[in-house]
Amino acid sequence: MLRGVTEESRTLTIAEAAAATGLTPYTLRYYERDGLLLDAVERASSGHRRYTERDLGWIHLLTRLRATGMPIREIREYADLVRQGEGTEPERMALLQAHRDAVRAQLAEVTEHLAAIEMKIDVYAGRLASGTPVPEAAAG
Amino acid sequence: MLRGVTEESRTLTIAEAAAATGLTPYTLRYYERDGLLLDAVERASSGHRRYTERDLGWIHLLTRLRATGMPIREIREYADLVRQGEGTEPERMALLQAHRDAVRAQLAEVTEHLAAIEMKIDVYAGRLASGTPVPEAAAG
DNA sequence: CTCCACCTTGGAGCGCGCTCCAAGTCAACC
DNA sequence: GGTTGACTTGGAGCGCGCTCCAAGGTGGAG
Repeated sequence: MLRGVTEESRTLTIAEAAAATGLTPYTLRYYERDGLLLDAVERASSGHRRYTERDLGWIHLLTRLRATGMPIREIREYADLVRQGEGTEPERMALLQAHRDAVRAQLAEVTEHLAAIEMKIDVYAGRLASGTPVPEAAAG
Repeated sequence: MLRGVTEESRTLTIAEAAAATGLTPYTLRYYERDGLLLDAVERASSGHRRYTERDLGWIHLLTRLRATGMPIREIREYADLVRQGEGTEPERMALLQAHRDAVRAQLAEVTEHLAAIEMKIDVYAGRLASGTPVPEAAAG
């Protein structure tokens, strides 16, 4: 297909945008419907969506927020603040800081659980190496 | 209520077990129904559940697996292996190792996204300190 | 001009992990 | 003996985040 190879146009179709962001076209439409994007995505004369670099950059940020567990609802709030324009920067920063703190806490918790799981693996490894049967005290 | 204070009985009611594990009674029943526990929980003559130390230890492990993102289905597989008894240790260990690897990968990914989010916060902080308006290039 | 892949929409469906409800049982206390 | 309250069950419901469907329009290749 190779659409958008010409000089003047750097927009992408939804399939291209999906490939570029790692999302599916379904998800991209869903995000737009749900108010997660800054504006409605541009359209070609056919009605097909055309994603700009700015769209992609924003979607990239969205995927970072999603991948760190921020709920859709909260991302929408952030997008709302950005749409409101200048003056909402303190609120935006506060929202991101709150999320950062939540992610840090989550990382710490998961890291702790991981250490316990690794110890359990070590127990299995030792057991298997020595041929010792399962101790009652450590069921599982 | 103070049930279970006597010497011979160290079992807990479902409410006590819930308090001890951080889960709800709903969730504890659900886990049991769904085959996540090693055996059906003991019952008092009234039919009420009585959780033993062994139950609590296992549930504690379940919460670690859940908190690190292991799906219910996979935990059930692990419980199935434990129920099958001796001989399944290599499979159990392999399952835990696969999970450990997934968790490590997840931690790495989240950590990377977190760094990007922190940089974005720094941009806001600098902007707010200097009174500079929002640069177009970094929408949001 | 036809074909076919890709796009559009509103709305339904799904998988997950709980979370809750209704109706009934039981133990303990007054 | 009656009331209270924690417990029991099977099954329904919910919030989240997609994921998909049906019916129809678009546009570049042959």
